[in-house]
Amino acid sequence: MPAFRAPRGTRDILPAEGPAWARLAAIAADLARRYGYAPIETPLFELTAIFERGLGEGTDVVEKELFRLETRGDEVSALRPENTAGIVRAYLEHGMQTWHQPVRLSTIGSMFRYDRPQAGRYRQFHQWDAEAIGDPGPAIDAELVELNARFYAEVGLTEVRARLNSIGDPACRPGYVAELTAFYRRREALIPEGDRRRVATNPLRLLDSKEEALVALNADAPRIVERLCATCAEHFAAVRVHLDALGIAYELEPRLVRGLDYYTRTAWEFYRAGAEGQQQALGGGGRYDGLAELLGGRPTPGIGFAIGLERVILALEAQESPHARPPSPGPAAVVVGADPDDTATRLRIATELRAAGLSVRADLGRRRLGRQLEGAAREGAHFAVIVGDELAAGNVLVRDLEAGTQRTVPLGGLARHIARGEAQHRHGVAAEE
RNA sequence: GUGGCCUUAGCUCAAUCGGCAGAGCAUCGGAUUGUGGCUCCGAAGGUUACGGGUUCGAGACCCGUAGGCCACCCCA
Repeated sequence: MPAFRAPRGTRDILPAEGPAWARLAAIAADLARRYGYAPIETPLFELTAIFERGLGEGTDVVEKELFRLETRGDEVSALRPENTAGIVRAYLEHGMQTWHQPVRLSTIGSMFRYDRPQAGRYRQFHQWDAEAIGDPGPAIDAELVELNARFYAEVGLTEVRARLNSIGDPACRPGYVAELTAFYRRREALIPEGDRRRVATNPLRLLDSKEEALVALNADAPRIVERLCATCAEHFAAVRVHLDALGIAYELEPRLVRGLDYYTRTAWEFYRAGAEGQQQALGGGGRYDGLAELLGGRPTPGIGFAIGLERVILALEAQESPHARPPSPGPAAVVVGADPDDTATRLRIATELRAAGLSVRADLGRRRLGRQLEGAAREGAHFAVIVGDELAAGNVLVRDLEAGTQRTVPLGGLARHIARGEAQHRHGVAAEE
């Protein structure tokens, strides 16, 4: 057993998983480009106060999941548990209110939550985020929900469902929360002991509990959608009209509240149908019209979503999708040599081929030719360039590892020869598909 | 933070009742001094997660710790 292992709740992404990750990142980047969401990168850590104020002191994420950093200075920082607060901070800091509104931003990166790990839940995980700041909606709400759904579709996930709710705004939510608190107070005896303190601290959280007693209780709980103020109700209705126009299917879920305090009005969540385990949330988002103000800026509407990439890969695996493990592409050629001492020539020829734009590996070991060819074939190379006695006449052998054919090629025409063979090969693969 | 199950070679797993720690795959070498995926031969690889206890003797039994998985809490 090695002395060191990856820290609890973290994992190494090994080369075999590389293509799957690269594919998700490419799809996200392409969607961001097509939808006009400009790239942004914010720091992996922020002042702790940004999370405390933005997400809410009473949330689990802040209360027990924050990775607080011990530093030499007096600044108190924490690794980001999500990216929205940081992006809104950047929006305010860089005066993006003066840009053409709304500002559409997208990013992909690591998030950190000190949580108990289990399948699909890690202490360091990856999210794709898209945010639109500065548009009070409702059309933009539909744009984000549709973009969120589009990602799953393009990635190859089927059986994805959406849940939708509106959780009101400062005009109507306090009244609803009061009503909900009273509802739970009257039934305190039925609430599991561990949850009772939430009646006072965070009654909304009791709503989406999966505990049996609460699920039964919640069937009769007042529903926020029925208590929305006129403007919130109007907004929600308009979002639904837009979603219907886009053909986006969803279920109304009156118990969906989302975990963070900054959400207002529209909230949604995507999950994998048929996943009985709990780690089935694939992503979700919502409107956060109060967040900018909480971070000390002018009131600015905003809306966005985050997709958990580990969850998406897990769902692809569960669905036995070939996209869960796309094959690693082999090099166009591997340069092998008959003379174990002459690694210099192998290296030089490989360098020339790479300069011509080809993907080439040189076998720099001292193994005999047969082993070198075996290695080349196994990593999926199309050609082996064999350096041997022919070199004296300025030639090498080019072996087609799939066809098993071989011909003598002058060094001067080597790059062209392999490039042409690669193009034909790609064409052949494309024709098969 | 709470509870349940689990941990033997790089990977997947054996090891009878408590009695010499093994196999397949992978790695490296050879059969083949210049030709691959097959075959054959061989080598290397272990503090049986870690620490303690019981025993003549522990991979196995007991206690603790760490880690993994699962369920809660919560979330992506």
